[in-house]
Amino acid sequence: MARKPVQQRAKATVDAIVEAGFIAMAERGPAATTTRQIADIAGVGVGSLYEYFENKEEIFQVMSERFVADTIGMIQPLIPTIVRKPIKEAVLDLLAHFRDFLQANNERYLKCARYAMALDFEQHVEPLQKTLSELVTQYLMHHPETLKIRNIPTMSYIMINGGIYSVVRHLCDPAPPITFDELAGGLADMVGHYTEREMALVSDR
Amino acid sequence: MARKPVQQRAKATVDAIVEAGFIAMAERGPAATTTRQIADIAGVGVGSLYEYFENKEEIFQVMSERFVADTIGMIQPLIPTIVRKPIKEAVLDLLAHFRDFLQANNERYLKCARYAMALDFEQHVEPLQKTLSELVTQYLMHHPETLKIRNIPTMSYIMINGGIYSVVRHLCDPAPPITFDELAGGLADMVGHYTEREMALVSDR
DNA sequence: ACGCTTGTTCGGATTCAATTCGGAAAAATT
DNA sequence: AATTTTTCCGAATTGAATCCGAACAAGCGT
Repeated sequence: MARKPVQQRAKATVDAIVEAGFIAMAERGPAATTTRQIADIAGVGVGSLYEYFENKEEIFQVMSERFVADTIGMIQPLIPTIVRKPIKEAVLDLLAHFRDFLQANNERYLKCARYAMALDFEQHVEPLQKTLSELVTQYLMHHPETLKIRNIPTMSYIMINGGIYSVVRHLCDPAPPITFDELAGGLADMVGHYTEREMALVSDR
Repeated sequence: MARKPVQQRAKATVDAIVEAGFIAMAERGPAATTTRQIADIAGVGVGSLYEYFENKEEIFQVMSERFVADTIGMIQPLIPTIVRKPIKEAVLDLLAHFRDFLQANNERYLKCARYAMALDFEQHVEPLQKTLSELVTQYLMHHPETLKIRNIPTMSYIMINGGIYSVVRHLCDPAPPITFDELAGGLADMVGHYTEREMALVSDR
C-alpha cells in the first residue's frame, strides 16, 4: 500500500475498493477486470485506487490475503470438533465446510483461489498450509495410536496440497467427471486407508 | 490463429515466435513478457506476431498446447515399461521422468505448467489427464488383482490432479519443507497403501 | 467561528503495451 | 517478367494503467 488510511472515511474507501475487486473478479475474472470497473463498482474515482494501492496487482494481492485469512478464520473454530471425529468423518466434515465457503457469495472465493494458486503459491497459501498442518498435529495428539505413522510431514504436504487443488479444480469444472461427494469420499478414503495400512504395517514391527 | 502459414519460411517464424515465448516466459514470467520482447527474441517485427496469432494470449495458449502435447509425448513411450512394474516403483519412475521433463531447458515447462494450471485447467490439461487415465487403465489390466478396487475413477482423479499439483508446487518452491524424494516416496506410498488396504478390504467380502 | 495543516478525492493528462493497417519485399504462379 | 499470393514490418492507433495537481473535507489550535 502506498499510504495508510488514517481517517474513518478513507478506511471505508479502501474496503469499498477491495470489495469491488471481489465483485468484479467474480463477474469477469481477474484478467478482464479493469481499474475503471473496480472504481465504478466501489463508487470512487480511478485516482483513488492509487492512493492506497501501488497498482492493480496489489489490489489482487490484498484480496488474496483476505481470502486466506478468511479461510483460516473459517477453519480455526472447526478444529476442536473435527479432531474428535474418526478420520474419514473428519476429512468429509472439513471438505464440506471448505466447499460451502468457496461457493458462498457467488463463488467469490473460488475465483480467488484459482487466482491465488497461480502466482506466488507459497507466499499466499503458506499460512493456510500452516493452519492445516496445525490441524493435523492436533488430530494426531487426540489419536495417539496414529503417532506411529511414518512420514507424517510428507503425507500432510501431499494431502493438503493435493486435496486443496483437487477440490478447487473440481468446483471450477463445469462438467466434472465425478461428483463432489465422490471426490470428498475418495479423499477421505485415501487418508483413511493410508492410515489404516500404515498402522497395520507398523504394528508388525 | 488468424491465418495459416503456408510457406516454409512462415512456419519458421511461427516456430520462432512460440520458441521466443517460452524463452521470455522462463526469463520474466508470463505477466511481465511484452509482445515487443517476444518479437525481439524471435527476431521478427511486432506486426508479425499478429499474422498468425489473434493476440498475445493465443501465443500462450499455443505454448500450453505444445507443453501438454510434449508431456504426453514424454509419457506415452514409458507406458509399456511402467505398467509391468510394482505399483510403488511405477509411481516413482513416472515422477522421476516428470521432474526431469519439467526441469529441462531452464525449467521452461515448469513455468509453463504453473501458468497452464491457472487459467482453463480443463481445456489444457484435460488431454494430459486422459493420457494418465489411460496409463491407469493399462496398469490395471496388467495387474488383474487390482481390478477389484472400488472407485477407481475417483481415485485416479485425486491422484492425478493432486500428484501433478504437488509436484509442480514443490518444484516451484525455493524452500520446500520436504525433499523431492520424500514427496515422490510419499505419493508412491499413498497409492501403494491405498491399493493394499483396499484389496485387503475387498477380499473380506 | 476562523485560519491552518493534514488527509482525501477526483478525473483529465500521461505513459506504455497491445493491436491494427497499409504498403513493401519475397516467393510462387502464370 | 508480369502477376498474384504470401509474408513481413514498423509507424500509427487504441485503450487501459498510472500519475498528478487542483479541489474538497476533516481535524485542530486559537
